[in-house]
Amino acid sequence: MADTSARRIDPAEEPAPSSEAPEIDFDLIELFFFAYRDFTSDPDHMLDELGFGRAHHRILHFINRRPGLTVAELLDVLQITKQSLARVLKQLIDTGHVMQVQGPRDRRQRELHLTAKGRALALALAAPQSRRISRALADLKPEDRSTVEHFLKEMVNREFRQQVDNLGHHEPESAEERS
Amino acid sequence: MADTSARRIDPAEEPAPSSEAPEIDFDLIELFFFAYRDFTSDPDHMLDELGFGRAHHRILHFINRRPGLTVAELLDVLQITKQSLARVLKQLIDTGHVMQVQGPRDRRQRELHLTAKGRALALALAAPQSRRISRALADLKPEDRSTVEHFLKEMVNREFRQQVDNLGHHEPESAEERS
DNA sequence: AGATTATGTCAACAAGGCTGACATAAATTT
DNA sequence: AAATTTATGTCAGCCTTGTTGACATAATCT
Repeated sequence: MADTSARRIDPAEEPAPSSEAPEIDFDLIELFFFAYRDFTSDPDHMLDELGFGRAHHRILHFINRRPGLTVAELLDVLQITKQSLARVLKQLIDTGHVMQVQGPRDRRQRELHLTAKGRALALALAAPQSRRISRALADLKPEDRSTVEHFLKEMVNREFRQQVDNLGHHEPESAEERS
Repeated sequence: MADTSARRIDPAEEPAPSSEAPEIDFDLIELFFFAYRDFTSDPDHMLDELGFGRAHHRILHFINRRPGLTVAELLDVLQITKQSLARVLKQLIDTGHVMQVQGPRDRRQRELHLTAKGRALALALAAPQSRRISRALADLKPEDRSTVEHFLKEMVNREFRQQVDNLGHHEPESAEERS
């Protein structure tokens, strides 16, 4: 029951990739779905115990990456609405994970910063994801990390590539890469 | 405004990756988030116009991949509850995208199949994702596709690797492949 | 016959998206 | 200086898609 394996049924029922559709890469599409599902599963479980959700994680992550970013910038990165952000952000502020400071140049702005508590949580959530990534890279050649990085970067819409580039703590990246 | 670039503020506020946390790979973590966000964006927009959501896409996808799979198997793959599935599946049946046929061996089971209409939609949704993937692979070496595939496969929890393997329409792929 | 299994369905709830409207303070423009 | 625009906050309410638990039916298995 619910044995998810062994089911090849009738070949006539296969999607017939060569004729109807010009080479749809179902394998990678599906793998990407599973990979992302499991990638988010570890932090999801931790968040659950704190009464938080994935939305909280995203906010913590981006504030951690760019301390001092403003609310507008965060909305821009997350591509959600003000209201969606507000609800979750408020919880993080109330629980002492995030602090707001009035913008120095423009006093209308609120710069977002993590507290020590927030930083600790952000790191704790990222840890299993990072471990998963390094396990996934483990039996690949060291150079393959940049292949994967390149692939993922190209998957991002052009309009947002810049966003991605700026977020990284990249060294100029001469010939080699990372350590 | 909301210029998402140029913000490096105070170096003291950086997460200090080397001391507090042992090498968290924030770059790939983040890239994976963006990549998946945009990966799903094209089909999401199309679904929107049909009054469907991402949940419908997943169902269409998996039925397309394994015509005749049962409800229990689908639940297993999607890892959602019966109720969550039922609601969405019902819509797809009512709109003529999915058909149910009584299981031949076990008449309690309902085998799920796409209609021509459902197949057409599944393909239409997959097309931009497939295009995105091949664009992302375009300036990599041809062998790098298997690097990416390997990476993604390793990102999946062990318990589900099998599921993934079985879903693919893989040729044996000679001397290679996992354990 | 009785238990288990596969599926369907009902009610109710929660998270986290969304919209539109409106308020305030600060900055910018006229 | 006044008017406008901008950055943020907040309110009310909606939708999708996830959740749980309970219960019904038919088919299969013991």
